[in-house]
Amino acid sequence: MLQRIYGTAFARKKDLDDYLNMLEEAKKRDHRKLGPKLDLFMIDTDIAPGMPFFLPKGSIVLNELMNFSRELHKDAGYVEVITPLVMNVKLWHQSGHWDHYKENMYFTEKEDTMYAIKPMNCPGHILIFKSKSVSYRDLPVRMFEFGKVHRYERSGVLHGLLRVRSFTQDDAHIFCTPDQIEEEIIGVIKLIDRIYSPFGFTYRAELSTMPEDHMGEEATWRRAESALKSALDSIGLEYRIAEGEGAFYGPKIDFMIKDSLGREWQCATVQLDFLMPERFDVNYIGPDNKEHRVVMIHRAIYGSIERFFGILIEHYAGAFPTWLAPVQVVIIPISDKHIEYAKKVAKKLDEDGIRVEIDSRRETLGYRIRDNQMKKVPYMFILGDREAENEKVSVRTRHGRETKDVDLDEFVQKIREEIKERRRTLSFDE
RNA sequence: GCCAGCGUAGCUCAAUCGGCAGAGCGGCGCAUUCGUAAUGCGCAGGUUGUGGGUUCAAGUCCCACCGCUGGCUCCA
Repeated sequence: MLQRIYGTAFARKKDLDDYLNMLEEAKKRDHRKLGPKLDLFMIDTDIAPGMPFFLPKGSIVLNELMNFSRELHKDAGYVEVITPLVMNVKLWHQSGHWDHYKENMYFTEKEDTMYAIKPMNCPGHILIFKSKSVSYRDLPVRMFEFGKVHRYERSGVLHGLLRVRSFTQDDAHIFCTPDQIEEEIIGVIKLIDRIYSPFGFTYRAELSTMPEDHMGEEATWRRAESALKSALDSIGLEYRIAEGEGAFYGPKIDFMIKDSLGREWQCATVQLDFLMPERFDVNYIGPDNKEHRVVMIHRAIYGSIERFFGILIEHYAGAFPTWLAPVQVVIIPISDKHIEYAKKVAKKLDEDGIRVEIDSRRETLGYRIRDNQMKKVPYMFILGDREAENEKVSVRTRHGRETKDVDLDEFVQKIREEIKERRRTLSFDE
């Protein structure tokens, strides 16, 4: 009989202290605690373990993340599609998921036909690509989807939003010629950098090469690997090589982002895929009027928007920058007689596209300030006689910084700029 | 899935050896109309995760299942 004993050891006392501090800080930021507390999401472990419900406030954050991503994808020449969640199981026989991934899939049956709930978006995108013949002039095709996928993850691996059974990938497949691989990879890496930049993460890349158990010619692999390498080199991005860690269908680059506590998370991934084009016979018509096999690049940038959201909650400790904050301004009228002025101010903010709420609960001023501060609302307006008379607002940031007698138009102008530029700091904090 | 621990009110937790399920916060009601981080009083809230077993008696002991936490393995 063997007994397993766990331990953690440190070379220096200071390392231990740092580690304990990190654990303490991580606990305070735990998205599983903050999420329900800030009304962002909930998980009903009895009804749908591993499948989060997003509450109205959390849905605002997710939609902001998606809008931001859409904007940049459109810029980068992607087209957006939507594919079915439930598709005939024969599609998954053809893709090979039945053989390699069955244990992780959900199935449903209707009138003697078996359907699978999609665990990945690739086969759906391939069906769209193949629905008409494609000329070499049309390549590359960059097909993008916020694809909701379901994977039966083994019990014991679930973890809040960071490891779930139902999630949404910001997934895209680039169909291109072998000659276009390098340029497309460079495009993806640049897009990753643009999408990550407002969040203030640092990140690093890892290139995974041909594994023992691989599919296809070694020469093709080496060519693909060198395309990935020269893409990384030409961008000047630092990367490690994980020898033999690639998927069996192609080499890949993974991106690890580092959060505010120095913890690393794998989010973005870029994978070359030689297998799917074979299995689905995916071709384009070349200048020679003959069919040629396409190359597929599979890539996701947030990875899973649920996971990315969870990481952001911890990264910001729930205090989202204004562009992501579910409520951007809370107006606190000092007493009932100031509600009218509060409504007038709220209307103006609302018309300017600012997410605003009025907190006119019959509670003391101190209570309402404290409550909204703990909800991490970026800005509070305290409105009493003084403000109503001069048609001004008193601004208090969630860090406690007060600015009295602010002109409303001036506030709107500043905050709109802050939102538009997706700044991480509050305009009235200094 | 594996190893270990845990599951009591919406949340955080209490309940001695197996002997009447309790508190704070939150919620609701009433009073308070207030100038920058918690006003006071009152009320409601429970099939103790689910199912079975032992016992005069189970939140507490035993078994199974579900779920959660930490780790392993796997992954976005």
